[in-house]
Amino acid sequence: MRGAQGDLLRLVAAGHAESRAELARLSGLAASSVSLRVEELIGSGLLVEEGAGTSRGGRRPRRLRLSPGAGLLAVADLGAHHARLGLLDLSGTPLVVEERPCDILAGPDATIDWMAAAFEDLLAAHGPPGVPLRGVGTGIPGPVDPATGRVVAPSRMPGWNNFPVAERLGAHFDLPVLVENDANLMAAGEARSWPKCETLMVLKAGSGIGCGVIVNGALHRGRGAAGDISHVRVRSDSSVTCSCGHDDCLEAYASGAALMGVLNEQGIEVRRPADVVALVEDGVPEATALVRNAGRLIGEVLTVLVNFINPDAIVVGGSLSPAEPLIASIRAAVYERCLPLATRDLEISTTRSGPDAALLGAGSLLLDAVLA
Amino acid sequence: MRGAQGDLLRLVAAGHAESRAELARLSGLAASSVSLRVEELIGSGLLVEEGAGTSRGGRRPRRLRLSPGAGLLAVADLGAHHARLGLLDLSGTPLVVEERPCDILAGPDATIDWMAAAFEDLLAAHGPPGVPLRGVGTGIPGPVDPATGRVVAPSRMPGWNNFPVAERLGAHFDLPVLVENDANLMAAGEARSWPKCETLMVLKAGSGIGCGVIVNGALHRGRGAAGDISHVRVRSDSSVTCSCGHDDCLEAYASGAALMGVLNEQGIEVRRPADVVALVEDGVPEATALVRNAGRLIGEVLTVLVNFINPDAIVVGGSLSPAEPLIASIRAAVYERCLPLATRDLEISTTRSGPDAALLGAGSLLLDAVLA
DNA sequence: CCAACTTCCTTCGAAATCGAAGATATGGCG
DNA sequence: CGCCATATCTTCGATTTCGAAGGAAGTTGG
Repeated sequence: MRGAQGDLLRLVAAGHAESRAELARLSGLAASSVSLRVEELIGSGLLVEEGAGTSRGGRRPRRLRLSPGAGLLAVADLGAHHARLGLLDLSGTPLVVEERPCDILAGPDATIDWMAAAFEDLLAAHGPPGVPLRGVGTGIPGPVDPATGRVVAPSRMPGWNNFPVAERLGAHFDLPVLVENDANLMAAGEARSWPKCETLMVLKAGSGIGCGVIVNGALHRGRGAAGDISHVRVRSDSSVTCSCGHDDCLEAYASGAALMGVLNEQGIEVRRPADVVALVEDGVPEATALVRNAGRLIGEVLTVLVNFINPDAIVVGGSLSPAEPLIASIRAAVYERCLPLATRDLEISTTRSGPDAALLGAGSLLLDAVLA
Repeated sequence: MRGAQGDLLRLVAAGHAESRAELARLSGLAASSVSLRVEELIGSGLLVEEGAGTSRGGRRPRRLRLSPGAGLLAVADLGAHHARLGLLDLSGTPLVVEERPCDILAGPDATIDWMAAAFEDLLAAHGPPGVPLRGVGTGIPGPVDPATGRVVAPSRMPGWNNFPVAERLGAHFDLPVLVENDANLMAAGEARSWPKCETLMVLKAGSGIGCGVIVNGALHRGRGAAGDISHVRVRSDSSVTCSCGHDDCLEAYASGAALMGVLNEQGIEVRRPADVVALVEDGVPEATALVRNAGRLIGEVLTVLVNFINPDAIVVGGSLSPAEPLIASIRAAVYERCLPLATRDLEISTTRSGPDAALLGAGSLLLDAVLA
């Protein structure tokens, strides 16, 4: 969608504006121009007028919404052993979300073909007839070069290095394609739930440890590896060598995989991070102590970053995040050691967007590409 | 300056554009509109046309510059015992820079009055007649709330806490006023010398340790304390309590003040960070070892931040920065421990803007306020 | 030196945008 | 209930911006 119309549509789709007056305020356009463009958008079936909003002391605004028929986005969040897949409308509301088993070890070709088939599947089953697919996107559990959409030096995805995921996915769908690191997508999704926060750190605590950063309301990508905290050296008595070749990386002590390793060695069988959470909830002391220690280590790393970035909030998500002691000890470490100025209004809490955060983030970022 | 004219003027003043064609490319306006506005700006005496630029394969551009008579900015960089003061034209070129002794311990009222008098002084001595002062700005060696221009919880400025510096300075000059942390100003100044870098970390190694961050080309302020690295806990054998109340802060080991303390205890008399640099250059082993250790500690902290932010460059400035072993050991630590993806194209080097970086940064930031 | 191409800048009618004024709708208050 | 204050949205003439076309000035390569 070109020019001013696209800007207006984006503001409505992103949930920033719900009326012509709000559009005028946020877009910087004159109210008269907004009315003209909105009329056109309604005429072409992309926007619909839907009832009246709440008054702010004067005439009530006529509420604008994206037409359900404006288009669909197909999004995925690829994990090591399973993928979440979903269809969203252009305003980012999920029509359907499913989790399906999927093995990225099968290699990029097979996985992407599988994903394309799954998207077609979802569309056939849940896509309203006549509503066009407008974009596809996926999260990847490894670094992605933002410029090219290639996977770069992933640590646990053999065969994927330098693979042009975006290009390959684009071969199935002649549409805007988004490929992004999973923690970054999660951050983008979470950002929509924290509208007052300009700067946000979103921690993904699952079998790995990832982090996405929102600076000034926008995802910060750096060279594609921004947000990495898993290979920071932590203060520790013992010495463990990480897969990256260095000693005492955070990941080797505090990731879900590390915790599971220790528990399994102790004869307590766990297969997924969620199992660890369950053990903690059952009050198994070994699990609780481990999680608490993981939180402390993560918190100490965050300490440095909080002083440096001064985020408005730290959001903890990922499959390990329901474990209460994790976030409690993260909080303790951060509040104890950071500068008062940095923690004064700092909120540290669990995800507001839930398990679909990454899918919502993919929708949010895709929207910009679709309405560019 | 209002609207499109302001945008164009800003692009020229900031050095981003030198011709109508470049203005058109960067501003997004049509070439014809640019020509119209530029003609107006030349008519009102703000821009001047000055010779021809270099060809890019076709007709040579007619070079545009800000008129020397467009206005002046008065800027200062306040240190503990002395201040640098300068007059800049609107494009940020210094007309004059002076360093004068000045004691911030005299309190905010006296210091700001002194600064205002010094500005008047400089104007009388070096200001071309008829050229108006358009803005004033200063750097402060402590945290500044970006919204209010107040000093917030400074560690070494007794009597300044919560003092409304911007307001007080504005009482002397009825003009746009900028008050900002000194390391942040340094970062803003350095950013102009690294035009290809979107993300930049600028370290100020002087008697204290400060850092400014440029993300996406713009200074990242956070809540006003962003960029702080001085109170990060470092890995150390001994245990030193910092003024902030915590143990083993980076500042307590690696700041110029800390180094001077150790040297003086060893009977080697030093009074300023520059003395330490001189000792290192003279090959005094105690000084070299200390500086090398400081660089290692700083580098280890930067390691975490580099993985997280993925900067394009790390710039080291401040009065300690000429000491070769400092930057050498910072480099060693960062390259050894960071992810390859993060260091692949990372440049680590000393300041390009020199000792006036903060003044130039003040000019750069002030420009936005003046042409708003 | 000339032709072909590139880039820079201007001209001028078409289109988009603005902004002041007014029409419309609502809540609050005496 | 009626009036005022406030906010939303539209109308319409004035202004700004666009963009296609063309002229001006250089470079490149035979």
